Amino acid sequence: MSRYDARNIEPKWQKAWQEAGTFEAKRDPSRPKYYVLEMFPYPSGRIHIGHVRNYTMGDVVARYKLATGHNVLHPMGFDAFGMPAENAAMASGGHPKTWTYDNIDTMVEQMKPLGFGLDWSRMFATCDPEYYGQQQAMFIDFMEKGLVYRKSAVVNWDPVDMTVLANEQVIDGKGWRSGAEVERRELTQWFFKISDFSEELLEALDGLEHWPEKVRLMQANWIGKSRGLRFAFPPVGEGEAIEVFTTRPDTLMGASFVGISPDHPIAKKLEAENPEIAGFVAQCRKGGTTAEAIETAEKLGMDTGLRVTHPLDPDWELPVWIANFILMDYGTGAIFACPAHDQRDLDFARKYELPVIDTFYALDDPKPVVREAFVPPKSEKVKWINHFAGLDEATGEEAIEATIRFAEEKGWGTGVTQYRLRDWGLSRQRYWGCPIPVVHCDACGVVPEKKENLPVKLPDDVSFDVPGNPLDRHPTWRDCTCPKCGAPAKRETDTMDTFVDSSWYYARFTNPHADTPTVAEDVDYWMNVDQYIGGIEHAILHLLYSRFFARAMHICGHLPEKSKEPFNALFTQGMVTHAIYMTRDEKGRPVYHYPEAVDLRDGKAFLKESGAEVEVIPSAKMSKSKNNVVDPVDIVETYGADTARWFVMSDSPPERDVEWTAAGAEAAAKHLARVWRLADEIAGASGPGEGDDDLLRETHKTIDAVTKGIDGFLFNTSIAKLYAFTNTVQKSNAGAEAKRAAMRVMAQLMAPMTPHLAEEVWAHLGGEGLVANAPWPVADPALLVSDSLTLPIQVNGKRRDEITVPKDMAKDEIEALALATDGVQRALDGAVPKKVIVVPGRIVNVVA
RNA sequence: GCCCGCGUGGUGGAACGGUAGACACAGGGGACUUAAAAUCCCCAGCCUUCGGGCGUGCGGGUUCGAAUCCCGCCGCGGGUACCA
Repeated sequence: MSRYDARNIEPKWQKAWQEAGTFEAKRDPSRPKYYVLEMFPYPSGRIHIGHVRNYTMGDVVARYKLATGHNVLHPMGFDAFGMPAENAAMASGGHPKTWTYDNIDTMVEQMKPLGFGLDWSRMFATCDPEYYGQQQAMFIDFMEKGLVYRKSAVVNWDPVDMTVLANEQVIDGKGWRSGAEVERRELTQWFFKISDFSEELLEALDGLEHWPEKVRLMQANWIGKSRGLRFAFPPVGEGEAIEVFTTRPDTLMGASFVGISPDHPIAKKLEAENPEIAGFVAQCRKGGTTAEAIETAEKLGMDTGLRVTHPLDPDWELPVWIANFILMDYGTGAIFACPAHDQRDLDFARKYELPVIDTFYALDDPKPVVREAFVPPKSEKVKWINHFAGLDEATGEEAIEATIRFAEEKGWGTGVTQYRLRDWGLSRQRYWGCPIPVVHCDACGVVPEKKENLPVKLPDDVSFDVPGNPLDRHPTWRDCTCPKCGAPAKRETDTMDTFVDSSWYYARFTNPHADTPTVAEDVDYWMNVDQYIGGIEHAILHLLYSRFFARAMHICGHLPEKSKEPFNALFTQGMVTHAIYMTRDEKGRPVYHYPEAVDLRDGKAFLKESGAEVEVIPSAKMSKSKNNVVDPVDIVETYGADTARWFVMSDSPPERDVEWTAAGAEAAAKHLARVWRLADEIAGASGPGEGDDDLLRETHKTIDAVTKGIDGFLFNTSIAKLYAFTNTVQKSNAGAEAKRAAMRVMAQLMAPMTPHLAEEVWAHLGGEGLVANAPWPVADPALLVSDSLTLPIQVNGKRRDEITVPKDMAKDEIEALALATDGVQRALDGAVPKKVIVVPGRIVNVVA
């Protein structure tokens, strides 16, 4: 008997696939194409077990589709621009470029032994000038189509380092390096007009049938369509009217004050005139730019002294407050507050002793608001108090529409549809990104670079010893001539958000080295991505930006109409987690231990070195600082790629997090060894046996279940079925030929998950050619049904007995049999059943 | 704060609204072995007076029947527009 030696066998089959060109994708209109794509990795330096899981899922799909006769495109690349490379350069003095390309080399080297069926000839990194040059060309196309503009927007400003910070570099409102209190500062920045597509991006979500409902919901909420009223509060005396947008115009009679953003033009004007207001506004600008920081900050306000009048009552004066929770980006940057029906407004009103005016009560409980705002669902009927449009009992929805109609008829307001989605700010004041290909000319203004001058390449001679953007302080890089008038001019030094890079890479894979962004024949053939796989953390930004980008590319002729939604199906997978092993030092500080340093016995953990007991924190996100990272390279060296692949596909459902355990990996390795032993034994067997038909039946049931599992992204259930099938084959007394046939099917069904072992078993049992190319087995429906079935019998929903009956027995016969069972008789205890429910093929429930 | 998920034995998990716990890990027992490893076989949610009772984070509800649907909580995770 031969032992299965993954270390020798795996490279052998990898070479065989390479020589046969099994995974090289070539256009072939005679075959249906299938494009499977996993979100490409950031080149952090080493692959992570989470990558292994992600790419194994894609590979299972790719190999399965290949076996079902598809022409499969399954590419890989790197999302290679971004901050970590600059941080590494700052920390250790290297260059982002060498750091990034070295990391890519390492990661490719680590990925290849895993045996993914990838077309490596299509690999690229987004920091390749060949790629970002095409991105620059598209940026210029977008400019021509009016999809790009500049405007002022706020950034996190570190007043000590004099630099812009990313949100993650702001910790508790302070700069991560300087520790200085961060402030929000305005800067002129580049924007994509994604807001022009708000309605379209929202509506098209309905067509994304093969996307998870939760992702579509998140995107819909993010786009945030709302109907409301836009109107102005006229000023008292001199001054300007204040235009507001509200989604609850029906509560206008409950208005207590008008609030404006600290960035509102009126606030800015007052800031310039009034030192007290200037101080307050400065206070409001403290802290980072995130919605979280703004919304969880203490609510602050200041009375400006300005007064406006209520649009329905010229004698009713309302104060104008500046409030830190009002965003200039949404609506008009000004609101009216109705404390009785909005908790935030109520908290603010109580704090600053502003009036609280009820506008409606609950039908059954007409009590005034005290400490909790009354905010019923808009679909619920309420009792209105003195409503100006004459409402008595009506829902919020009805009242809102009635109010809008009323305002429009009287001419003091307009019903408008508002979206929360903001334009995409793509400017980054950083080096390691795609340069924005424009030139600033004193005479001509902002001018796009000529396409023949692309790519605008990043200079290599830069330093990271001081904070700020190295492009800004480069001695010569900025110098250029104006593409329009030829006069000396300066290059733009902002680079693009890395989300731009990842918004079109899927299209570039269809012809990665073309000298245009895409080539029509290739995108026509390969697009769309049939199955996209990646983390749920990308549910909103990356996926929404990609959807926008595909539309913009279509407008510029780089993608066909059908690719406006580029991802036909989306699957979001969970993370791989690992226990943290922790002890404490003499000062009580945590000390983290590597899994290799820990022994597990009797459900407890001990340090190998000292025998000291270790605290186990289960299911933690893998993190280098916690020493709970398992390296796929070690796993592959110890057990082989198939074991790693089998493990990450087993046990946990793919969309959920999976905990990596050494015991689980060991178990996977044992199972694969067992499959090999079984195959080896069967290969040498001969002669007839008993139960060939039963084995065939089980084989087809397994084909059916495994196929359904793969189709439905329930790989863990496919694997459970394959475990069960191994048990079945092992226990079967069927003849040698029947067992060999069963085992060849086993090889085929396992091939997507454990391709190397599958090839070896296939070859050993006389399979023809590569199992990778063998047509996927098809279950015979006739072999899936049994002649008889077992029905559980419930009494009042509790299982009391069961009966085994022919599969087509009549309902009344089943009912009679069920009532006669001991279990039912005992449970009924002489009572007469009121009703008997027979669900054919499922269950019988006796209601007593 | 807001939006979206998730929560089932000691553990990972399975279960078209229809027998809760498939399949595995850890555990217990046995076979083989001088012994061990490896392998193979068997047992196994909890409680029980052996009739049964209780069980899918907690509390309600809908239903003949709820892990699954609805409402309200609790806990954990993801996102929150400059992490990718």
